[in-house]
Amino acid sequence: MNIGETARQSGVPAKTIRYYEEVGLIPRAVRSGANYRVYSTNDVETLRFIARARGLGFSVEDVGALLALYRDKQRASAAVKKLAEQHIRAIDRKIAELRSMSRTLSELSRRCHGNHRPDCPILDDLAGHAESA
Amino acid sequence: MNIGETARQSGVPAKTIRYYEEVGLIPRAVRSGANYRVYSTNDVETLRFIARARGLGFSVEDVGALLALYRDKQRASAAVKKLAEQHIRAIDRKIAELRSMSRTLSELSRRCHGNHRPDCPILDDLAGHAESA
DNA sequence: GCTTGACCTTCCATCGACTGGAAGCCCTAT
DNA sequence: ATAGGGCTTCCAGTCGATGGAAGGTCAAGC
Repeated sequence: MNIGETARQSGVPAKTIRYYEEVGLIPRAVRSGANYRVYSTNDVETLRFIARARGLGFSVEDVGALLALYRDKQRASAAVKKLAEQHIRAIDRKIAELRSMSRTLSELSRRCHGNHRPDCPILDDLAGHAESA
Repeated sequence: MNIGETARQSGVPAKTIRYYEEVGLIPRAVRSGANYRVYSTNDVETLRFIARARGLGFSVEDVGALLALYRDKQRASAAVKKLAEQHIRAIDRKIAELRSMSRTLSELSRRCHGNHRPDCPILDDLAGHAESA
């Protein structure tokens, strides 16, 4: 199967498949006589695995590690769990950061009349004039 | 004042100040005889404004718009409020996305023994074998 | 057998927001 | 005179793709 069909079946764009090959996440595909990349249904499975892991926010590097663990039938599940937990912590830190931003902005926005007049607590705050409500 | 002192007073790295100039967020600085960038305390204020806005997650482009609004004493606060609210919505969407990831991963991690054995619901899920607990 | 169009190839550029580093000029103090 | 620190520009790299150009391949239809 060519790259287009592989893209359709896996949901990973052809361009992205080539990119994954380039950065070494997947091995260099076997080539046809016309130098076309040739894939198996197993490769489609791998790409779906990758797509799911990326969808959970794992970096391409981490996905590489997860794939290696997936293929290693002797692996200890502890290694996978550790990777997952590290990732959860990173996500939760990011959430906390975003929530803090959202809270601050919501409060400023609430205090901003949003009319035709120039008074604006949002800009005042950014300018360092942190007047309380 | 040279760029180093400006960086210290504003908290924005010299490298980043040059970058902001390059991308047009701040105007090209006046140069000394030795071609050194020269800044005023007003420029420091502007950089602090930028740093606060970036800290609230606004893109450099949005910060440019906020700066323009800040300088326009005739502005309507509605314009600022609109920008802020759009940004809040974007942040909240991102939070929802991250929370979904975190929830999924936490559940998978919870079901993973994390021992020396190879059984791992995390990998099973990524592989598409979504066995329920 | 030739054209058309879809598909494939490689290579290079771009996004956002910096950051690191190299090569070289400037300024002050000793 | 030289040592150091600070400044300049320019180029490369980060991350994960994505867009596009130039050109090779293949199957169908005429």
